[in-house]
Amino acid sequence: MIIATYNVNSVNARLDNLSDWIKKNNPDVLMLQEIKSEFNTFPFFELKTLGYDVRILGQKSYNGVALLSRHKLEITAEGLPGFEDENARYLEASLRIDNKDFRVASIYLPNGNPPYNNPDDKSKYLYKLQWMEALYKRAQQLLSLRVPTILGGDFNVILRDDDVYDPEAFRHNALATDEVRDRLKAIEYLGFYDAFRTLYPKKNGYTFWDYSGGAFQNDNGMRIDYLFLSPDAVDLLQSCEVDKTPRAGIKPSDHTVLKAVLK
DNA sequence: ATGACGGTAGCATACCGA
Repeated sequence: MIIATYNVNSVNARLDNLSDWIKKNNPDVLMLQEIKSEFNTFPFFELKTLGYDVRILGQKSYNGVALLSRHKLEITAEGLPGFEDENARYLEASLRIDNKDFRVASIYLPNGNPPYNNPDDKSKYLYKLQWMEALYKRAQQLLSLRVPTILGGDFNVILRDDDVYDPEAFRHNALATDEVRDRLKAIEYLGFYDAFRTLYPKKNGYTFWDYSGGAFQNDNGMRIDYLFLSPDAVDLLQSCEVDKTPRAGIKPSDHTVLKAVLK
C-alpha cells in the first residue's frame, strides 16, 4: 500500500503537476492540503478519471483538504470532532484493502503566525494551540479503535532544530516554538510514529522550500509535512521518502510529496 | 535601498502563507 501527502497550494493551479505525480506513482491513498477550492470548482473529473474515489472538505480561496483513494472511502469526520472550525482543515475516512481496515486523515494544521501588518496579534497562535489540543483528543480516540491509522498532512510544525535550515531564525516562529513542538510530541507519545524519522533518525527530510530567494536551489527548507502512523500501522511500514520531483518540476507547489509504503 | 514568490478575489491591491 502506497500512501502519500502533498500540500498542493491550489489544486487547480497544480493540476498538471499533481496528475503527473499520480500517474507515475499510482498511490493507493493521497492526502491533499490547501486545495483552495470548493465543491463547484474542484477538478473531480480529472482525478476520478485517474482511477480515484475523491472526497473533499472544500473552502474558497484558503485551506481545504482532500482524500484520493483507489479503494472506496467512507467518510468518518468532516472537520475535527469536538472543535468548531470556520476553516476546512481535517478530513478523515476509513477504507478496506484486501479485507483489512485502515483509517486515514488529511490534515492542514494552522500556521499560527500573526499577519505582517499586526505582528503582536496572538489570535492565530492561540487558534493553532487550541486546534492541536483538539487533534490530540481525536488521536486518542483513534488509537482506541485499534485500526491501522495514518494521520498525514501539513502540520506546520518544525519538530526539531535539524528539521529547518536556520533554527535560530525560527526560534520564536509559530512553526517552531517549544509550546507547539511539545503539543505535536504529545501526539507522538500517545503512539503515533513519525514515519520518516522512525526510519531515518538523522536524515534531512525537508518538505517545504519558500518560493523566494532561491530557497529550493540552496536547500533552505523545512520539514513540516508528516505521516504519523499508529502502532499497528508502523508495524507495516516498509519505506518513507520525500519525493522532491514535484517541487523541482514545472509550476511547483512550495511543498513537495512525502510518500510511504506499507506492507 | 528595496524587494524578493505565488495563489485568490476580482480588477487594484490586500490578504494569506511558512
